[in-house]
Amino acid sequence: MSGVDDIFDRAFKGKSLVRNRQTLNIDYIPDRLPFRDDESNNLALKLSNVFKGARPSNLLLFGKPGTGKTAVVKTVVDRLIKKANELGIQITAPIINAKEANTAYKILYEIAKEMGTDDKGPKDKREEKIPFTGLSLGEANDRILRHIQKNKINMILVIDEIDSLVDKNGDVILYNFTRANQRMAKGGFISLVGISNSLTFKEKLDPRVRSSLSEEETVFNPYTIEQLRQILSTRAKMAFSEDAITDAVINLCAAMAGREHGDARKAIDLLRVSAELAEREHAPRVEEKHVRVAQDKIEKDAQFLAIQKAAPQDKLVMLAIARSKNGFTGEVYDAYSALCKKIDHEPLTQRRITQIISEMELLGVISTEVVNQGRGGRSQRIRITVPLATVKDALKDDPTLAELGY
DNA sequence: ATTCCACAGGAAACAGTGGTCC
DNA sequence: GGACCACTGTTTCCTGTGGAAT
Repeated sequence: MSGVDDIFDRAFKGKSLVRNRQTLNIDYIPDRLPFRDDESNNLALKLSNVFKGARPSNLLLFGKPGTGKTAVVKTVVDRLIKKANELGIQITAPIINAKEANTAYKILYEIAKEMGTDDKGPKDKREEKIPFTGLSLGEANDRILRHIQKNKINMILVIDEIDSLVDKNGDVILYNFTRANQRMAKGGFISLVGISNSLTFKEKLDPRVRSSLSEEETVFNPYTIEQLRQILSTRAKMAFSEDAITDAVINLCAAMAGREHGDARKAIDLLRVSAELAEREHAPRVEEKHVRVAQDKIEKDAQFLAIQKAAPQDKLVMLAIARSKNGFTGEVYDAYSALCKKIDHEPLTQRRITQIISEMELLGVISTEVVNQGRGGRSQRIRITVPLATVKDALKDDPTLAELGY
């Protein structure tokens, strides 16, 4: 075991390049967000109605991922609540991610959880409680509004990734909440703050929701490479030990993340993984080569996980793509059916397989291209974009595929 | 100009699960 | 205990598509 002990010894004695690891975490929000003063002030201004006892306008914030939308909302709302508490004004501000709570009912359940009226809440208040399932949407909605009205609750409801609600009949909720204030004459209000990655999602909304939801709008522009550089530089000063990192590394991280629409989260993650790699090989400092390896690793890890965690049927489809000659849809389906037959599984329909294929394309593990062969019909040519070794590695422990001798 | 191929992908329906309500 | 509800994964049905063949 001396080899293992040696490794542990070296790790223990080796120099730690990072002294404040938490600041490299994607979820870490610094006290002041660089380059987002205008947006923060703007949001604060719009929410500040509550100090006059009025309902703030509903708001929509747009911007690509990693442009600081959620962080701005979190910091501003946090201070708003603190200030309100000092002044004796009660405000509750649940922040709900609509991608995680991805159905209308789940959103309502999350709000109830935040207010303490979910199924774990007090037993006597049945008419205000929201169980995990079993109620109609209308009833769940009514119960929440009843609770808000009865207790005169002032709520700023933040829905992150609000665009993912629209396709799943979630705009019913948005409609109800934006209109709820008219019903709450006796006190209490709901003000909605929506955060969206997609600028175009509004077009899909019910026109009545659209008009009340977009009372105010703010667009978050992507960070420039220079801004990313400064953000990383500040973060690196907090996170790294002295001389553990060079400007060149920061520049490279900024440039790499900047190429993909100025995503600050990606830039920081790249820095974190680079540091981990450097520490693992006991390097005296993080160098540019670590960044390049880190970039590669982040990409590969994401693809590896996407394949490894895929449903059994998805893995079979992946295998079928690998086995088909040209990767045309028909061929892939035939190969998939053959695989199913071998392991005695009932194959899914071709319609479902095309759906799985487009889901896999979204994950970035395959690519498709429309091929028109005239009378030979129209089809897609499907290709695996992940190195075959990664695919094999990700699939090697799957018991279903083991039956196929894979 | 028309026909035809092999699909893509939208919409609606359905089955199964896990729950509440009365 | 039966009626009802949300939700997910799936099937069924159907319309639309672009270019080679006729």
